[in-house]
Amino acid sequence: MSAQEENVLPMGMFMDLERSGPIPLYFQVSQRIEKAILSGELPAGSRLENEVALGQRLGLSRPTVRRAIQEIVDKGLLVRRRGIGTQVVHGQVTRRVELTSLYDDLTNTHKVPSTHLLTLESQPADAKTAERLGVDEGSPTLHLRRVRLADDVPVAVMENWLPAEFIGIEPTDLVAHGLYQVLRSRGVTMRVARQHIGARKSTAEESALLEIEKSSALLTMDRTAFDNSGRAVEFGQHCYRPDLYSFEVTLVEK
Amino acid sequence: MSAQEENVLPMGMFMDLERSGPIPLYFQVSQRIEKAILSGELPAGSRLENEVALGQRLGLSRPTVRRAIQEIVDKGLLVRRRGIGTQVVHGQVTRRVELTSLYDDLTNTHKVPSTHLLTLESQPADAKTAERLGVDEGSPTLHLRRVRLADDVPVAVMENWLPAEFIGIEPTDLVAHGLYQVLRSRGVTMRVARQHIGARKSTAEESALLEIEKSSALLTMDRTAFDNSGRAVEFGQHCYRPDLYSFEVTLVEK
DNA sequence: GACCTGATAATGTCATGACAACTAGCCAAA
DNA sequence: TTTGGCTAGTTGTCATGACATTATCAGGTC
Repeated sequence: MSAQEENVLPMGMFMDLERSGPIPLYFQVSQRIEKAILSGELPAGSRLENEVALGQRLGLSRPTVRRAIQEIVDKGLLVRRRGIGTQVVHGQVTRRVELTSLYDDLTNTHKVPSTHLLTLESQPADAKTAERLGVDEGSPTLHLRRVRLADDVPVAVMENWLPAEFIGIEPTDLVAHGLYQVLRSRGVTMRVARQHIGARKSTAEESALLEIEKSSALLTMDRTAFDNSGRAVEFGQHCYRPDLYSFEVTLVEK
Repeated sequence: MSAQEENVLPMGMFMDLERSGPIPLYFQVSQRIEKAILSGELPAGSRLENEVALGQRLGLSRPTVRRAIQEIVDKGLLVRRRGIGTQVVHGQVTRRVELTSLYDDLTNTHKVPSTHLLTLESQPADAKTAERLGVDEGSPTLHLRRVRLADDVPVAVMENWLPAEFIGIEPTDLVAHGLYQVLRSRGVTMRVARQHIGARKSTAEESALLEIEKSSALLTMDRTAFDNSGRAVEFGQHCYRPDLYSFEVTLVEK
């Protein structure tokens, strides 16, 4: 039946490693392997060269090779089995879900994003917002509400609350860029996000904003994002037109 | 403002490591740290003892300690910063999303799952099913359709297709257990799953099955799951009552 | 007082070596 | 024929050591 092909990486591969540059060796290797999988050079089901041999051929230690392979395993493209080896997962390949904003997603899929700014104001935190952001109830927050369009078609209504330190953000920034771009330009680096994804019917206002019929089905997402010091930098309640947007998740069992 | 507390793990901790048992040392350590975070012993924002010191105190090498910490970073509970240290992420803690079935989820939340089996038949693969399962179009598959209930309330309608080797599965198995339980008992271990999450309106039949009004909003999930050899073992199209179920996702930027 | 500089401390990367655990395949014995 | 064990191959775990990179902070200089 499906023969376990013994495909091995071509000998000439991986020979152009930048050993003195700032890019880690394991990252250079993992990128090349991932590229080989996505390009079909390593077909589904084929076996990867074993760690020790690969390391010898590349002049790398086994831990470095292991880490490179592990990166791709975590993306769901490779599967390892002790005593057997490492194989390419079957099935159509999909890009990994990363910590991006809707604005980034649209840019990556070659659509033109734009924004209608509905609300931008300072607002005292209610109980829920205070809990999500980890601030005191009643303390000032930046409250914003936007409609995001892709190629001039409305895709999402997004409502967000940010800690007081961001109250200086200007409307022009939010119209020209995504929220995450604005935050990054202010020196914030998002590291962890916790999302809840659900569904509900649209309200009359949302139906009008998204140009859909009343009481349509909406895809909803609540998110709290944390920066690299572990503090909450954003809490948002978004709703999406389900015919134009969906979430993609890859799970890997350890 | 928020003082960076210098909390350090209590000295008596981690002293009961099972060095000869089958459980890896890094896993024992990561479990204890995670437990300390979830129990509040390590409060949000507190700093973890540095890797070298922690390793010395536990009698472990630095790679082992590093791996233990990395496990928790990947779960979104810790954040590392070079030159600074490792801190506990703020915000309410949530369990990690793992590769589980709805049946497992319900059991874990102390609800009583049950199943109505609507369809269980052998069916030739159509184009879409063939592509998702990686089999030839027209080749036999096992087709099943179920309603999943929690505490006797319908939560989801689930339609699944499995490769031909599973055609022997009995109705009694599926009524008494979840699909993933049945697969595991047949020696299959799921390793990777790719999911698409969306929303749409319910059909008349789905509304009746889920005991909701017609044209309600539904949360939908399409999934293809792969075993440890990288072969597809299941393709499913599920829809959930959004008032009773939602998805939780944690993203970590590398 | 503002700015530069160095010391300090912490995580990030990489190498080397060793042994354990698991799988598949071959081969011999019952 | 079937069962069992042995062997080779591969990933999993762990230790030790070294250096690089980055952030903080104290102190000196202009």
